[in-house]
Amino acid sequence: MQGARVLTIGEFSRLTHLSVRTLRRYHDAGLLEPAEVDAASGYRYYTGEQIPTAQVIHRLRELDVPLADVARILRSPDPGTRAALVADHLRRLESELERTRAAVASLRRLLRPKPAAVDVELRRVPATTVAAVEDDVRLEDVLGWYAGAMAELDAVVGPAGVPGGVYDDALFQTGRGHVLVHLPAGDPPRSGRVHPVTLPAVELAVTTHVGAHDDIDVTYGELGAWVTGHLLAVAGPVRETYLVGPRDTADPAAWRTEIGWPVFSVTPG
Amino acid sequence: MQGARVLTIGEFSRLTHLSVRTLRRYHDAGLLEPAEVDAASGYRYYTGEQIPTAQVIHRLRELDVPLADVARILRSPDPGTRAALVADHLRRLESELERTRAAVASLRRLLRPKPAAVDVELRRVPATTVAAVEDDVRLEDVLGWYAGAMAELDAVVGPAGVPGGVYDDALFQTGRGHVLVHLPAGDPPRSGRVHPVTLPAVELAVTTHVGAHDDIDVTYGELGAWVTGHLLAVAGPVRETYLVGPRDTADPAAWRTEIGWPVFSVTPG
DNA sequence: CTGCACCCTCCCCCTGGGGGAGCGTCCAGC
DNA sequence: GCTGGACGCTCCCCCAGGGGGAGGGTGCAG
Repeated sequence: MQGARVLTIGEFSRLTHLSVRTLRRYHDAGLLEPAEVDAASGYRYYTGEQIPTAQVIHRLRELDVPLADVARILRSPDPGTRAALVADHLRRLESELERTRAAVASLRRLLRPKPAAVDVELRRVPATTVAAVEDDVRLEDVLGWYAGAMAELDAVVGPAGVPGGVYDDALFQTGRGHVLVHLPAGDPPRSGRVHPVTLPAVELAVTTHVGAHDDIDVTYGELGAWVTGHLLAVAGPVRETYLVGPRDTADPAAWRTEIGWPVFSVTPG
Repeated sequence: MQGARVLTIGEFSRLTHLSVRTLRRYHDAGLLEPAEVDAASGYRYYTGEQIPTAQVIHRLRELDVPLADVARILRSPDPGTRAALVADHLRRLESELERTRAAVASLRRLLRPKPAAVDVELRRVPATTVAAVEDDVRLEDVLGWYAGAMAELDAVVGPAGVPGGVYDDALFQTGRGHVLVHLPAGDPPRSGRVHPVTLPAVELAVTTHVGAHDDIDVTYGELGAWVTGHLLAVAGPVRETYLVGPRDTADPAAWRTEIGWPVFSVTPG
């Protein structure tokens, strides 16, 4: 390749099917430096050898890899590291696909005319002392945190009894909030993260969500509609009780989750 | 529901797991009008009956349905229309998923070290008169347009001979460009959109792309690199010849597409 | 040497959100 | 009846990753 010709940005654009604008942006982002930049005119010049790099960037962008991540992938010289970074993103795509599937299923259920009316019960619950693990958790970490906390509870208390959770509203508002999981225990021990907690007495509006938690917010909504329709207001973090959960069966369709929202009466007018 | 309680935006937010900000945005976008807006204070008030609507919006947004489309879906009163619009979007998701799959496959090929060197041939081609259909087409419409044009060509000329296409660069730059498909014909007829076209004599840098067209741009890139490496420049729209295509076999892996780029010599210095 | 295609930078626009400032409102407790 | 604090309002700037277009400089062929 003696004296391989340099290409203007327009030629390079035609050869890579990336727009001129986009090439300039990739230059600014440090993704794809032109082989040469004329100091006087600012003209960018590329070479044919840069085409494969442009192709890789193109593909990664088609997969919605953020520019910063693309840069990281391109900069890692070791093909192993590179492959690992790509595999990382593919895993992310996979889980996104899973969420999409769940949303589609849930949407179908939502659009089915007349979803079965919710069955809500008003229940006065006394203060209870339980063995608990609690923490401030980010919404996306809840599932992992729950698994770890529940495993620790199981280990300390024993896997008997129906587990429950208490979830701060802020979790769904700001994406971060206080979370507590608990198991009933006659004399709650104190070990590691496990410690006794007394849940206050409350009046709960209770309903049961059947199935996986993908669309549990729909049941939340129905419960909320019932509550406000009965001139009640919500006060305090929601309580969930896992009547049938992953510890009982691997089939999510069989799960039964009791949702209890602390309420108090609102006098109209 | 005598006197169902109205909810402040904060309460409604907690009940729907949509952020207060987002609810305000949906109001501005006309997606979810509060049941009542206090004229003096500007306070938004919602009712429990609006919760299901909020849920549907939530699900649609999880599926990346644009707000405008969500509005259209919500506004269509007929459940049939509504379902059709949703199905439309699900189809879009499906094709997007397909593109993602293709991009992943292509990326794997790209990252495999040492892709086989391209086999490029420089070929002088005389002017040829063919039966053609041509039009200005948008990039996303090319496949459909191609199918229709080729069917018309087949009907008029007969399905003999190797089909080809000529694609304006602008197609890949601005997403819209001039496209021409052709079949060889001794005495090209004129019928419907079919008419004779004389392709000018050119010197072509030719290579063959094997497989589906998902990553044909990679072959384009390799061809481009070869061209510039040989002190040539690209001049004019690319020509494709479908040696083995969908008319010949349903297996995309067996497709063979000849890519020819008109070139001219560039004297260095 | 002139015209024109090409290139440059800079600014604003789009999508759907988040963070935060600065200020008004509502209601419970005193 | 007053007051504090939680909550509401609007408005502006920020993010990604582009696109459109203005206004002006360059390079090359006829």
